[in-house]
Amino acid sequence: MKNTQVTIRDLALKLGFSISTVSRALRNASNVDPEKKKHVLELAEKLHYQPNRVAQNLRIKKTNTLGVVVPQINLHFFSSVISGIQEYAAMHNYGVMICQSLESLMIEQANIQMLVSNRVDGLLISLSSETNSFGHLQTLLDKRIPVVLFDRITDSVHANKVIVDDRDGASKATEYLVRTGCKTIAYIGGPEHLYISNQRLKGYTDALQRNAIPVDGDFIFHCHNLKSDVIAATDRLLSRNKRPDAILCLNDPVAVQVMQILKHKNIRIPDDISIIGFTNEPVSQFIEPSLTTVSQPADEIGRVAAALFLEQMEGKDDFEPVTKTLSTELLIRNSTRSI
Amino acid sequence: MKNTQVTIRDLALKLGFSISTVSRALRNASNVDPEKKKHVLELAEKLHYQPNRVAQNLRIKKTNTLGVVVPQINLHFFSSVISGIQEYAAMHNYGVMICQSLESLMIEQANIQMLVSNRVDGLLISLSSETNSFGHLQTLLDKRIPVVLFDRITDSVHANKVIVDDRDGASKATEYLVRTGCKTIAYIGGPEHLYISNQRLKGYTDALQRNAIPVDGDFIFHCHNLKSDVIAATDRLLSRNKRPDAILCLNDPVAVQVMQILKHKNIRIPDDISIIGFTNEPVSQFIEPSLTTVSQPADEIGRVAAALFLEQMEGKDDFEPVTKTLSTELLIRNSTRSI
DNA sequence: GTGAAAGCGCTAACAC
DNA sequence: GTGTTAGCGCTTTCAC
Repeated sequence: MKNTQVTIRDLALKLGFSISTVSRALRNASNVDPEKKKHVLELAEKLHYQPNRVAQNLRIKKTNTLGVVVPQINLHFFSSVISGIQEYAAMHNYGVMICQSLESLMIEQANIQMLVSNRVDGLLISLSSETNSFGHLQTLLDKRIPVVLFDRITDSVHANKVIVDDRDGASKATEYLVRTGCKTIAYIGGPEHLYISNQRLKGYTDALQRNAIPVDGDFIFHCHNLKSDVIAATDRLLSRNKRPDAILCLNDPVAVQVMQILKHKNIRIPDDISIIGFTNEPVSQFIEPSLTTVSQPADEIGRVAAALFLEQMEGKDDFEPVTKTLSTELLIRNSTRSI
Repeated sequence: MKNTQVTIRDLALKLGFSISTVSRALRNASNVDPEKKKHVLELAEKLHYQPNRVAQNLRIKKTNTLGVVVPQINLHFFSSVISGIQEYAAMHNYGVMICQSLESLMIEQANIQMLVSNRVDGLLISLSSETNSFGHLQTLLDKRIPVVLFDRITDSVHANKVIVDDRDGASKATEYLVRTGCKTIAYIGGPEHLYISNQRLKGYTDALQRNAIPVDGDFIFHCHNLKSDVIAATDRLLSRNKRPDAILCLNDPVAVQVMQILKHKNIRIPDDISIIGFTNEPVSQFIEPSLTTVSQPADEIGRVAAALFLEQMEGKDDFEPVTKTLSTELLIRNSTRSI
């Protein structure tokens, strides 16, 4: 960057005031001659003076910047969360630095290092699906850097968390399938260590047990790769003697994949097999048949995560992390039978 | 942030070396005893030393950070562009600060100010639909801050630009409609000052003229509000004696809205009216019927924009801005008739 | 090869 | 009310 930026010193020199007077005027401090203040502000305006936040940040040891790490920016769920964070942060005079881990633990670690080096005031993180060790998060807590985990969280770390009630959501979804007459309900989930996948699995078994339906491990799948493993799981399900009459899917993209396979094989949805997804991505309302799904308030997650960070920032030293659980809603559409 | 971060001074003190020696070791400088270097690196590792980039940035007057301003983060097109930017930037050791203007000129200006205050090394901007004055951009150029405009650009500013060949895309789309037998083709566009909308309009008229079809202003709409005005435009089109047999839409969201109105009125797509959108949002392939659309390489736009910035950054002082035009592709699906 | 010293642009005691 | 001064953490001359 060319050295063409005006500094506080330039203003002071031109006006014949001291640097501190200019600084005070600019920050609207109490003890400064209103007359001089006016001159300073006018000249600043005229010369397009922009305070150098890098210098300010160094001096006050605070950057008014939030670091965000998500697995992938261009997934609707995450971009909505980011949108919520950004909006809330902007309202409170914070900027946002964004990184994507691309589902890689190594990149996630590098992202966090980079953000810490830039001295962001706090980090809002949604873990990569690969993340099964948490030293990099513990290091942050040890340095007393505020951390808020959202959506893809872990129990292994003592930090603020924002999640949706996945267990309840999956339970409601499964319950609905039962009530529409489904007897053999499968679950296609994500990796075992993925918190949200587990919670959804728990909600699924909750509902089955509540309805005295045996939980059969043959109908439960843990997919590490959310493309190939999902296809394999679906094929396995369909090749059995006893086919399921409903499939609860980890999320909407998985559901969409499953639906495409079923359509390809001329299996009717929902007459032969009902499908339920998770998240309420835009896709879900436009696909044919439209997808019954458990909606998550993505923007709200972002706002709450940002709010939690701010609370911690402004709070006492004896901070105790909290976990906020937002509730889900079952959106009944046409990929499930009616009651 | 608590003052718990290790500094270069801490390392120097513990090791009994001077600050400059430690600094040299850390940056792998030439003139430093390999033995000492080793000690420094080991201690840095052990204490989780993270260089304070804020201080570095102030000193070297460079932040290795890119500012990005888009109308809305959680639109698939923009989140894909951002994803492309972020990926490319990360590869070249740059971070990314992201803002959304929410289609407001005022917020756009505030965003830019904030980014400049943070001394980002350059700005990648896609203009809000409200932006019809460009003083805030000119100020950046006057300060010699690298600017790359993408997608939502303007002719009024002498900066690097990345666009897709909207005119050609619209022309191809319109041509295709003609070849499938459509005679009365409408265009539902955005505000008059929106560059992309104009280009698409030009492509549309190009194709009509090429086919000796008169351009009729009654079938061309400029929508300022992309919800209410689109609904109004569609209603107007349908209430006429002479209905169109095809509608070219500004983008996929507009096309989806139009389709929903048509379906509601039991007008068949594409038998009665063909529809074409722009962008190839995920929605477009799942809606029923699937939407014929002009696809834009969103990630690529992001990568090219970031590359253009880097080029300018590393280039000579006698920099001349360029405009990169990426090509579009017509994706033929089921919202148009076959030839 | 190494240390002392200046300075990036700003804030905040501290003295007057 | 105002100016002088020190210093945030780092890089980079400049001597030695």
